[in-house]
Amino acid sequence: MMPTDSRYEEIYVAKNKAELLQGTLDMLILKALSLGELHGYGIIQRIRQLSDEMLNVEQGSLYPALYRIEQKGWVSARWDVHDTGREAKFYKLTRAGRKQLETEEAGWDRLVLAIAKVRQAT
Amino acid sequence: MMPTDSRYEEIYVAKNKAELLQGTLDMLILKALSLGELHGYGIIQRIRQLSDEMLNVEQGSLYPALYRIEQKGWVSARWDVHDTGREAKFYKLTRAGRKQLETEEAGWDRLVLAIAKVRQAT
DNA sequence: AGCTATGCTTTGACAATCTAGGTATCGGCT
DNA sequence: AGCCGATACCTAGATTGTCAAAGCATAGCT
Repeated sequence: MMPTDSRYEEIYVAKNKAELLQGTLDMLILKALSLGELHGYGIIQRIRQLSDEMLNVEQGSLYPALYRIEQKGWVSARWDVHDTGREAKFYKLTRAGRKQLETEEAGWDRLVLAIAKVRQAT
Repeated sequence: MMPTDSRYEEIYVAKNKAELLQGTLDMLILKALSLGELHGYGIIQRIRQLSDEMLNVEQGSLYPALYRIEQKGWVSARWDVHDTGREAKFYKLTRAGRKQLETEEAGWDRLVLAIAKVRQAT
């Protein structure tokens, strides 16, 4: 009994998505960039594709996050034109960014483990 | 080379902890209560203990969260005196709370899976 | 000409957590 | 008796990150 009103459809779809938790976005962005230089819009697509459509990063989340991340020196940015002839801002992981990715992945693993411990309690 | 100044000790300890991500606290509280009725302070201890000291819920996080959760009907509360003769507010999972716990666990699993997919990309 | 997808940006709202304070009782130690 | 740490609850304010919702611009397709 899926509702047909388009507004409800969106809600329905949204419920299929895993909501992002605060703190996970940076890791995802860094991970996406670890696979190669990319522009903002492409990062969104890459994350969505890699996660089998389970994760959808909003533009309003991504761009501020990219700005934060750049300020911290984890990525460097440059404007360039790509194949299609369109201009875009390309981001690249710095060495510090690669290190940060490791740190965040370790933190994530620790959290997942800790929560698993709590959950397996009977 | 662990610093000895007590303020720094705390910081040191804090860095060993997995930081809580927004959205996980409710699940942890509900899970803790699924093991049996408990009061606020006890919930903190139970979560810390079950997670092998990896998770430390702050009081300033817990009590507002408990209030939220109670408002949503996921727990019921009553004041009582426990063994030690001290008064405390005991929380109990409601049926809706048990359902909510399942929902949140499923959501958590979905998120962990989705992030794992992104992370395993080469 | 209009629509969709691409691409970047900004604003404001919102929600959750943490820091830091407050109150009070209890037991153990000196 | 006095002190202190642990227990137990509560609240205010700051911070942070995400999202919703706009706006702007271009390319390609119909």
